Amino acid sequence: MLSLEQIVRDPEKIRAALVRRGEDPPIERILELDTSRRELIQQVDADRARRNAVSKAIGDEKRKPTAEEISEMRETGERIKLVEADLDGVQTELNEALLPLPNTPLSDVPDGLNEDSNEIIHTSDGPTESHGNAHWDVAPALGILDLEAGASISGARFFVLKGKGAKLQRALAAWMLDVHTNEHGYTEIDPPLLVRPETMLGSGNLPKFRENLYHDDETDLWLVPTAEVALNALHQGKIIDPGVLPLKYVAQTPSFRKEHAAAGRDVRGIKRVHQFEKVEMFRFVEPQDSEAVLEEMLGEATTICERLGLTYRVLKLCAGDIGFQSAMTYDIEVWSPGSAEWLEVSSISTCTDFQARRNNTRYRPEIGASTRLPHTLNGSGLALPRTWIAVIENGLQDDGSVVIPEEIVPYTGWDRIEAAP
RNA sequence: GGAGGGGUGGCAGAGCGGUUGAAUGCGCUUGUCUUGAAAACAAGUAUGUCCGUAAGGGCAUCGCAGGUUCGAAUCCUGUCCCCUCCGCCA
Repeated sequence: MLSLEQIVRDPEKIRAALVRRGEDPPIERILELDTSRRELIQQVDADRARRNAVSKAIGDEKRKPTAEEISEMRETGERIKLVEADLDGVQTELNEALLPLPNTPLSDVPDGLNEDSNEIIHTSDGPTESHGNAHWDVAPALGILDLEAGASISGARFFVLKGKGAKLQRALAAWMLDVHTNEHGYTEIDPPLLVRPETMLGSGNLPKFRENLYHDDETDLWLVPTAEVALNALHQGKIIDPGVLPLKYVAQTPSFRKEHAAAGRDVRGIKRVHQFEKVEMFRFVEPQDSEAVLEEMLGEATTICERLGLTYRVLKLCAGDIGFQSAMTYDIEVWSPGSAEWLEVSSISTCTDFQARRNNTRYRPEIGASTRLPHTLNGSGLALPRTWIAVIENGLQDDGSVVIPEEIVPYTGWDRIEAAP
């Protein structure tokens, strides 16, 4: 959520920032609503102050109220209720206007309304040739991926990993978690995957993106589309004590996405599926640190690509392509020699104070100081099926076997997936 | 699923419907004392919001939502969560 205070203070600045994203925010309406909100608050507070004063006087004097007082206070009470109802309506409308507004992009974010304007800011050394053996052909032949079984169990865009394929994914995830916890200082978290509507609201997934989320009607719980949702909520409604920030969390969880918007795209293989594993990094930091931390997290994710021997590139997303809650995002893509394309394996964003405000997560900079909103950052480190694809396709040998990256061998216990007989 | 108990400030823990935003203790901050520290003593110590340049003042909040009342932390209804016991179960 954007700061109402900031919108009121500098409406044109906020409007301009949102226009960069292709939004047309109802700024005038918000300003109107805020004005009447303030008026109504003043009215109702004055009446309540009057009522409190009379009641207190009666109490202090240990006497019965007079008939006159009773009728006046009844009248005041009625008026309070009426104005409260008005105020409630205004607050609700204001919320409904504010909640669908996305975060404002940082000035560093390139202009542009779609992915064509994203800037490639770095491409690693390494091969970018194609051998044409895509994972959807190679992996089933090796007996490590069963797309038909996924479809028959659950439907399109579900898959089954088998044998060394399943273990490779587990090994990759375990290794990534170890790198982030042991070398990057993250605390490992195993969060719930079903979350309450308030939690989805806090991360920015609701109310706008409900059509992409799985939901259980009976319990009104939502399946997380990323661990970010749960990690972001770890301190909701809480004040983080002085000296505690920065907080660094990492979790490996499944992510559940309906992918309605992407119907027809990436339908072959496991590039885009309804359920996938992902290692997610998440940080709560002091505002002045967030821009530097974004770069740091980018490094933590690219390290993973490098150590797996994958060719990758880094994109700085343009204003129109960053996520709803993001103020600035880097995407990391790895080269798939099988399908001759770049696969997005990580998205690293700063959400500035946008999520903290929605979640009512605050921190106290020092003892006795007033509370402030921390900045939140999230980044995949990395998404597993696409990393798995790249590892398989990159490790593919002329004899049909697949060589596993050296770093992963201690986790798999073997260094090669044998060619199919 | 059945039966009972409970949700109050950072924590513990009081609170006859009326000077209770809330006793008391602990913790924390500052000050006095001390070479320094401890102890002791004194003062302070919730969050949000509105008005105000500020000083300051108003309002709201005792899980949450309603209701009764001139007045609700205290009474009533609903709801969520936690604990204990029984049942069931990975």
